[in-house]
Amino acid sequence: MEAAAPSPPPPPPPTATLQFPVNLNSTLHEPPPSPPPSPPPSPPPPLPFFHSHRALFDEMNFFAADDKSRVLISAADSKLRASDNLSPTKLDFQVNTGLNLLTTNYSSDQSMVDDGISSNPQDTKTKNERAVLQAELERVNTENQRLKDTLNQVTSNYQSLQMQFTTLIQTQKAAAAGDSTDEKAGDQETIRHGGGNNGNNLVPRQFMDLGLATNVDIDEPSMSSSEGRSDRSPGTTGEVASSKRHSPDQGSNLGSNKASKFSSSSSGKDVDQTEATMRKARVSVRARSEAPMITDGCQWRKYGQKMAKGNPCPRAYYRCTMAAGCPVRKQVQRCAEDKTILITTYEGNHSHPLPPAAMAMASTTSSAARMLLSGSMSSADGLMNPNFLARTLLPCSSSMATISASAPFPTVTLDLTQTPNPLFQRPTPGHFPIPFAAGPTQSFPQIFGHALYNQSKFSGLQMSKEIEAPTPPPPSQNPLADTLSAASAAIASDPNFIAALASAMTSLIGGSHHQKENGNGNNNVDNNTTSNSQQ
DNA sequence: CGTATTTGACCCGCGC
DNA sequence: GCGCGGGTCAAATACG
Repeated sequence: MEAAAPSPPPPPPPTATLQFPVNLNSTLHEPPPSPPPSPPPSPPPPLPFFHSHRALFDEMNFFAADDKSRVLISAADSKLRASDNLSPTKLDFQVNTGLNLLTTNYSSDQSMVDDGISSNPQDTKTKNERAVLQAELERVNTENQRLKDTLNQVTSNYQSLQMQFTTLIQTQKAAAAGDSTDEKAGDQETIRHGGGNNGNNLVPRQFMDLGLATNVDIDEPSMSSSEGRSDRSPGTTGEVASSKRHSPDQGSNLGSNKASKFSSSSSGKDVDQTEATMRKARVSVRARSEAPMITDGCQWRKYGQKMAKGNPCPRAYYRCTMAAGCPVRKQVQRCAEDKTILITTYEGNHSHPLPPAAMAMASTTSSAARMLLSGSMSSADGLMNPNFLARTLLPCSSSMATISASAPFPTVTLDLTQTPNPLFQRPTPGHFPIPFAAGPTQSFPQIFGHALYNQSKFSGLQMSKEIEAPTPPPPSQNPLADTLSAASAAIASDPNFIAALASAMTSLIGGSHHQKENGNGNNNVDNNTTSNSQQ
């Protein structure tokens, strides 16, 4: 969150000039079909993942730079205009400060000016330079204006699409209400969208209900999952098996969940279904690790271990112990096909402050869950491009999103073991692969922060309802992937970058879901979700 | 002695 | 209704 100053990860501050084009491109060229959740548009098709990744930050930088540059420009401009008599020194100073940030071209001008100043007052030369500077200022101003316009346009487009989407959802919901009888089956089941995406588009109907989704934080659902069981009335579709008794502490959280759940019963089945599904939302991470479990910045206590069917490796159950009532749990299991792959599934939201590293992870997971829900909804409606989801969640990742209905609860799977090339991924039956336009594998490590950046390779992003489906990742085959991996590793090691990324993601998510949330990100989510009990 | 882990038992949902 | 599988609890055990 200190990411407040999300400057470009790379040490050398890129020139504003460079950044602008990037942003602009991404924004302007963004195809209408996939309106970015946030002003930052996705890059044009040809742009490599890395580009997209940059786009995110560029954008953030862009704004910062934009404001800054604007101020500087205006200041310099005003001075220039105000005083033709302006002393060369002052003028130079102004120019130096502002223009440096704006364009690289200025450097030369500046130097010239400086020389002139230092050497002697040559009116002619100075005037010429001034004229040049003014022209540049004009140009920059124009450019800024254009960018602003573009941004506004994109924003308005996005809002428009969002509204349409919401409307459609409402309509669909109303239509679906009729056949709600089968809600369970129907909801649980996914809606198949034959078209576009390779594979089967399976989207849980519940997700389609955006309103509900927003109401119930994804996080909440997930969190509640742990507690939800208790809440879950037998009648309802229970995903999580055990639900015996619950610790009092959890009760608080549950309280909210319950309220929503039970209230849902009164209000309607759809709501109930939706909430139930949301509760189950999970985020799993596949990463290569020899360690028994990945380090994610949180403290965990093992509370159980079981042999899962179809996997010789036992599944371990952990509970977050960083706070008394923290509902977050995770399952750790090695992949049956490749035991070097560790599958970690997170469930729930933390009800306590997290260290930066853990924050990144938590943020990512909750974000991913949220994105999954919203994204699936979109896809279900066929209104929005699934890529939008993926891009939003992991703008820099080149991966695919897989949505399946195989599981009762939605699961976002972040596969850090595969090559970035989604084409090589073999979608599990029932999964609906969504190719991502952007993003190198790198994004993952960053997203997860220290926890995962160790995991050498990550590439695929899968969004599925159930991770379980073994998706044996083929070995990397893309040379670019290696390069990217190396780069990502380097970048990921930068805590600032991670923080910035987390922040960016948070903001993006907040923007997309803000509707009912504060939009702080996972933390917020957590707070919102768990608001009842926690802070 | 306190804390963490192990492990068998129990509960629950789901499919047959 | 029964069996299976998943998930959790809690007593027993291990560890520092």
